[in-house]
Amino acid sequence: MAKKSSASEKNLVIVESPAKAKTIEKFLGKDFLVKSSYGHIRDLAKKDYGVDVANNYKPHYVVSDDKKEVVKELKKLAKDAETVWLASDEDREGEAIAWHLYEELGLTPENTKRIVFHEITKPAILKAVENPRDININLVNAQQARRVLDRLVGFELSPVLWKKVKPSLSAGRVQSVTVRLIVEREREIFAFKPESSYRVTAVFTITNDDGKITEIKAELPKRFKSPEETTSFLESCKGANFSVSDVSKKPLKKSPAAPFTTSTLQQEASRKLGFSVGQTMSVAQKLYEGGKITYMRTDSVNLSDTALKMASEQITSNMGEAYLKIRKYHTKSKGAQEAHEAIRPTDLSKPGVSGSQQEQKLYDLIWKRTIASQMSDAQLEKTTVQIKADGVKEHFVANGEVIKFDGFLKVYLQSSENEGDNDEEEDAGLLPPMKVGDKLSYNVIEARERWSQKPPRYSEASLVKKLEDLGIGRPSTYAPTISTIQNRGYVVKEEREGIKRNYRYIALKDDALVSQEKTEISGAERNKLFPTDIGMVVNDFLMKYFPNIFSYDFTAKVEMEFDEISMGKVVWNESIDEFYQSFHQQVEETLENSERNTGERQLGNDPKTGKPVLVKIGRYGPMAQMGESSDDEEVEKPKFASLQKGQHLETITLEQALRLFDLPRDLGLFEDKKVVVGIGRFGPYVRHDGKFVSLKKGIDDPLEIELDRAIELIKEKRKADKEKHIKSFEEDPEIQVLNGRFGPYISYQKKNYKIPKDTDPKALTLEDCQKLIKEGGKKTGKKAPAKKTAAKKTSAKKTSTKATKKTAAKKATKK
DNA sequence: CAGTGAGCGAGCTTCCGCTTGACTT
Repeated sequence: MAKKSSASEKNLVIVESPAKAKTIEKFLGKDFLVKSSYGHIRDLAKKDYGVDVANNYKPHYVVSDDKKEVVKELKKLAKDAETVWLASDEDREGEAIAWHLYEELGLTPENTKRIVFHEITKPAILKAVENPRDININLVNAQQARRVLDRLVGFELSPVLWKKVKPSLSAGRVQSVTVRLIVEREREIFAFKPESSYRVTAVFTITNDDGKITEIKAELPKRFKSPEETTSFLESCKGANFSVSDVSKKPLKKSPAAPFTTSTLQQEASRKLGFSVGQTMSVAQKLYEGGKITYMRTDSVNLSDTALKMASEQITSNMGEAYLKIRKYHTKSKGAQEAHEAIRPTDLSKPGVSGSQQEQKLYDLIWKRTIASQMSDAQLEKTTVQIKADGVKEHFVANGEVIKFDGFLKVYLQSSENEGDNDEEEDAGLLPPMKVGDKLSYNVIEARERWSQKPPRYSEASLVKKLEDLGIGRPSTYAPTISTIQNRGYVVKEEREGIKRNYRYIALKDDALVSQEKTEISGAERNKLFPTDIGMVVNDFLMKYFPNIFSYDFTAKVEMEFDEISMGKVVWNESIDEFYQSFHQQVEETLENSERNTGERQLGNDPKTGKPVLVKIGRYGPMAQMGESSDDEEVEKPKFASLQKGQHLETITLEQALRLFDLPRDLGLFEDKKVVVGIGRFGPYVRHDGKFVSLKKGIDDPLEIELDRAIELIKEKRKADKEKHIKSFEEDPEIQVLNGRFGPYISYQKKNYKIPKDTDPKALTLEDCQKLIKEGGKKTGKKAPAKKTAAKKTSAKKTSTKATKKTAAKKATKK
């Protein structure tokens, strides 16, 4: 702590990230102390929007709770320093961070220098230090406009939803458009009518001069609409003499993809490693902190000269000159700000890295992609062979591909863009040498009924790609945005089982036709994003009253406005005023004129009672209602039932809804007590003797389940409960040793305590337990606020800010 | 927290974009 020499106090450099600070300190030497601001240090106050609308939109900034310590320390260091170097990123947000630091630390023009660099390399840093400039206030103002706009939109629209749909909901420039994409895709899929056609493939054999027989797969470019058409084609192939009618060859070139940005890394890690976008980011963070890769939140595809030199050394020494091709990539994405390099290994001479499995895999991916990006094109040759026969109207085509020079393919195989839906594009492999006139005979000709593909649902990664294409969101927000829309209950990430579907198979073998009905599973989904009912209702509401804000090009439009501000052509608060005047009016009108939106849908009437049946969003989520509520006490109260998982307001039928009212259902008696099945807050359950047992997800249907199975479940539960209980003590029945999800633990007065790894839980004595409770109690006592966050996962954010507030308050009183 | 869904209403929720920790019953 007291290590500070007088020399290090001369220059204070402030960057955004602590890992970056460490690296830069090495480059700058003893005269420079490098510290981090940990991102933004201030933000708009929460109260009254943090924006004085009546006073030219004057922002009211406060130091964030979790940055108070940081600011305190920086303030002190800045006071002692001769020169403070503000070295945050050279983009809108970075410039604003520099400005906030300037304001909050009480710096002066005399003692402050603003420097920027796009890459963390020694020459770049030294060059930056030689070329300081002033804070660019136009760029800062563009950021203030961005910040204020987002606040006004978010904090005016969310309360409209609280009043008109449901409390605690949220709306925003980015998240609501993200939900819109998913909702609209779901409706496209719902409206999609698959059309079937017949795809014909054939296996031919060819005998060469040496008598060697080779198989060739070929396909008919034409697809038939009906089984009749297909059959008559296959009939025409009976006994036909097939021969090669044309052979054409053409060269084909494949080029490597650009080095990784945040978005492309998330997509590739999802496709190749199965990582979620959040997972990718946290693994990348680890690698970054360990100095293994460059910064992982970037929209730039640029590599520094240092990196290019390393790559070229690697490629030439390991693979040879022929494999090297230095390339400069240019970003195509809208609104890219390119404050950093692309994501690459810091040291390209290291093809591997120590660390967790995940870190190794992700690093390997990054290393290969970086190296491949500087390698030569792959040269291929594509051969197309036409196969015809007299009397057969259509011709077959066989494709072959030969790699003449592998180039970048030596290290990196790119995955395809489409999400691998079950359209089995056959890999073009090798073809034997063939020439026009060669005779072929068919082994089998098969026609298989195929269905046109519905539009694919978004995965996390494909959604990020879409957002990037639309210029919505930033590298630092892709992963959090996807979490937000799930936390708000607008979207769920799920697996869905496919449904069985019949298809026709017609084949010609040995001049005989076979026709069969076969079944396949179609439409199965894994880890895809589905809108919830509430997501759909909120989306429809927002689109009805605020179509301008949630149009796909709104962000692009305001970005253009921000650009004007950053060039000094437009005054930021005038620009905001122009937007806000009409926006605020829109909000007022909506509050006054719009109906409460519950997504209500009338399904029809109950055939037994004639009562109307409807579905809507209730206090506890989507529900069905039979009958109407009325003030008249004579009229029977309406019945309610929650929709089941997989049922939706928009698609549920009257029949399905009616069945929901069959619950709770009496199954019969077991051990002289009633067995009842129903659906509760936590899903379908069986109740017996005052105890609840959950039904097995995906196996048991509460509407179908019978007594035998219910008894089975009850017995299973009893067994689990028995195993749960390891030990208790007569002297103090409150102390129990139990078996939980994370292994054995001690339960005492509704709190849980850890058992040391090397102790046998069965051997614990009462004294042992009391000791462990005492020890555990000490620890948790100190960290009481932190424990709260763990208890409430869904409201982690809320409680954590509360917790920090508390600790901050504690510290204040402590002194 | 497991048979919910009335109605009143205090006090709360909420945005986007920079950053990294703290958690494991």
